[in-house]
Amino acid sequence: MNQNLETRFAAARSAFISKQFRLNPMQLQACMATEGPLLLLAGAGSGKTTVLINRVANLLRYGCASDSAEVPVGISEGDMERLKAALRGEGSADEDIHRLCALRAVKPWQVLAITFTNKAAGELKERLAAKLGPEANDVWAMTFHATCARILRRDADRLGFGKSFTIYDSADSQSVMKRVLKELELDEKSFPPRQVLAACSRYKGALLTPDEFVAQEERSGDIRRKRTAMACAAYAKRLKDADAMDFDDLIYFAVILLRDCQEVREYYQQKFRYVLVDEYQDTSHLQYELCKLLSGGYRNLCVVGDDDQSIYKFRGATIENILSFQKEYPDARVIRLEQNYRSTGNILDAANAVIANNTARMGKNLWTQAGKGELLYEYVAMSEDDEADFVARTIQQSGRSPKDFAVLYRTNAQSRSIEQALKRRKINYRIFGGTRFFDRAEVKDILAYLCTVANPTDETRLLRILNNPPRGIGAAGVEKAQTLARREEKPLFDILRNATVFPELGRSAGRMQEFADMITGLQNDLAQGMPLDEFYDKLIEKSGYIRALEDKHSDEELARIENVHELKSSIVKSVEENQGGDLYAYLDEVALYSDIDNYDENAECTVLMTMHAAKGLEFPVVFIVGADDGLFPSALAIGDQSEMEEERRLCYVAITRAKERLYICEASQRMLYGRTNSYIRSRFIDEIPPELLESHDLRSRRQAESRCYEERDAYAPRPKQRTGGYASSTVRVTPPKSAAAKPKTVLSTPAVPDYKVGDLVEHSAFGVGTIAKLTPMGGDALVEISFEGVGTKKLMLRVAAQHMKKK
DNA sequence: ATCATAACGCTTTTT
DNA sequence: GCGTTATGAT
Repeated sequence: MNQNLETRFAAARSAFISKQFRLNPMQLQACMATEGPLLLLAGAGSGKTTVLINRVANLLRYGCASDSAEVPVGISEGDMERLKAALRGEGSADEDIHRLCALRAVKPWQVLAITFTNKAAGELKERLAAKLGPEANDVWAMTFHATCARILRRDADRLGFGKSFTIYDSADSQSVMKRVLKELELDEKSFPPRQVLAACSRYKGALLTPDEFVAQEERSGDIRRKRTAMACAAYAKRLKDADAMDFDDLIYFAVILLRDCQEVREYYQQKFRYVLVDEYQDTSHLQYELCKLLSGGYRNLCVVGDDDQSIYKFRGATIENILSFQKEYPDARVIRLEQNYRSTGNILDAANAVIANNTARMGKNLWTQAGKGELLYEYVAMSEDDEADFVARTIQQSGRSPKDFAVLYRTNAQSRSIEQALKRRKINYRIFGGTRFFDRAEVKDILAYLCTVANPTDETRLLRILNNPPRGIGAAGVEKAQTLARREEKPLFDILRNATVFPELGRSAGRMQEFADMITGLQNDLAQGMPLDEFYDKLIEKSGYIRALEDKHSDEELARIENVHELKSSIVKSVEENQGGDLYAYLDEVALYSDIDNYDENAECTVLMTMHAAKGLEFPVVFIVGADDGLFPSALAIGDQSEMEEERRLCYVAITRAKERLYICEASQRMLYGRTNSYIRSRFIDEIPPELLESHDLRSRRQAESRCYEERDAYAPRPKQRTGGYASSTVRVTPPKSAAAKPKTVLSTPAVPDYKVGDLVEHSAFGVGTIAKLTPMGGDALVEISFEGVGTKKLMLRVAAQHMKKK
């Protein structure tokens, strides 16, 4: 009717909605651009999560109103006046005004927000609940894997899985693969399980079936590739028979389900009006397919990411997803968030300078209104212990709370020296990424019991507990039962359940039967609705697990018993948190749980973690330790352009974790893999403009004092511009017995006996043999000795020499 | 069944 | 250097 009124109303409405959010102009745009595909390039510390929260709030409150010219029918001048009054701030904007401004408001369960880590999902949920109240709990905010698990739990039967399928963690995958390789008689050395599993990931990423993959690899004519593919296929069959899925499978089968099953696809495409994907730069091809399928109904797909923070290529992430989003969605809008609210100017300048060396970028420059702040601080230590003590000392002398500090390193192995130093100075700390609680043997045992009750078809978990605690079922008996299972083409559990029927099982039969009856009994208890905590106690009782531990009373067993009890509290907690949570929900949660998830920012602890784990976190003061070339960047990446760029992105992530102060530490010598190496400063430090960096390099002094030392070239300044081929020169392995080596090293290690090729030796275990080959390795040597009647053995000379003599 | 010894490999990073 | 695994001895 009144065109003019409608236009004015839409404009006023938009103005009103934008006043509901306290955001900067770019953030506001991102929050209000609700319709259609949107690429949100959010730099580190640019308030990305805040935008996500507000965006969801906007959707729930006002629907598509902020991004639409459409006006409800029957708008009057009176409505217009009320809206204008509200805009001027006259009278409080009551519910009426909000309702007036809403256009097809969205229900919480129509929003899907996918994250990478449980921690990110948890933060999202928490902040949504704080802003929106309990209705926020119905928003689907979860990780990729949890999303897929939830979808599959509903419809996995359409793919031939049971609904109570088991989720395998990487350790499970590894052990299944090892067994598969053994059965196919493939040597683990020429077919490393890790690599075969990587091949599995690849075919799943290409959405091939195992058979298609085998056919494809057959065509390559390469026998190795063919065998690898066959192992992959056998592994897939194994999992299917066990009614189990690994991490990759969750995504893979979810995509297949959505792709092939119209009914399911349409259900979710109708359901999810808005899909948001966080950390889009870390998505794999498969995850991209998943996002496309899930958002295919309304096409309201908002992806948030930072191409400069893509650090999971090794896990199949492809930066192409974000780089080509605009190609895939030509109508996509792109919004950049470049204002940083986290770090000081100097820290940001350093981060920008480092990342500028990358070529595969969309281009983006963070800026801040904050002041320059303090300079970055470089500390060059003599050893890793010196480095660690510098960290501890600095924390101790700072007068700040230990929780203000984070120590970031490239590999988990680096945590030990830091840990010791902090312990010495009595600084509270917490490490992430070591052995997770859920990875402890006793916890895995109990979880295996729970999994077996939930899904007895799963052989991996069943075998773990069948004779644990010992109940007199020997390896031979298990073997026989497995053979029977294969012959009858039935799950192993079926054989155990009817064990007494098979005479060939001999004495084990009764015990197997007993075991199976116990599991069946527990299943019945669960089916009859026994509360989980009571069920847990009964399981512990019936299995005799704790009883077996109690029989020995060492400290270790006591700690284990503690852990078994702690697991119970974890179950109780989970049930409380997700009301009505059953055993399956708990097992899903555990399977997809990671260490970082229970990071408590309020604990009075300094935090130690890898740079990868630190993504998404921030700390007032950050130490980057181990900034040595060959360690960071990793020696494996040096020489490869794209891997170097990934390392550099990791460096960018690490630098931008710091709010106020950044220390970068390196050690000119450090022990790694039991060997002392010399290192030079990371090339990434060279990429930081020197004026941003306060350098405490004691080397220059030392160098002046000891000009005569031959080793000093390890400390020589590096040429600024380098051409390729530096891989071998970067990490210098200290020559074991060269003139320059420290006498200490020589004294602490016994001299390597003087053997040479052709020598006849007698070994206490292998008998008489001839040395066929000698390969010097570090301070030791690899010897190949061909023993009479035993064959050729590869031994480390230093160890072997203790058991043999020359003949 | 449990322990002891020796070999081996691992160090990228996570769901 | 350390932890895991394989093997063999008790």
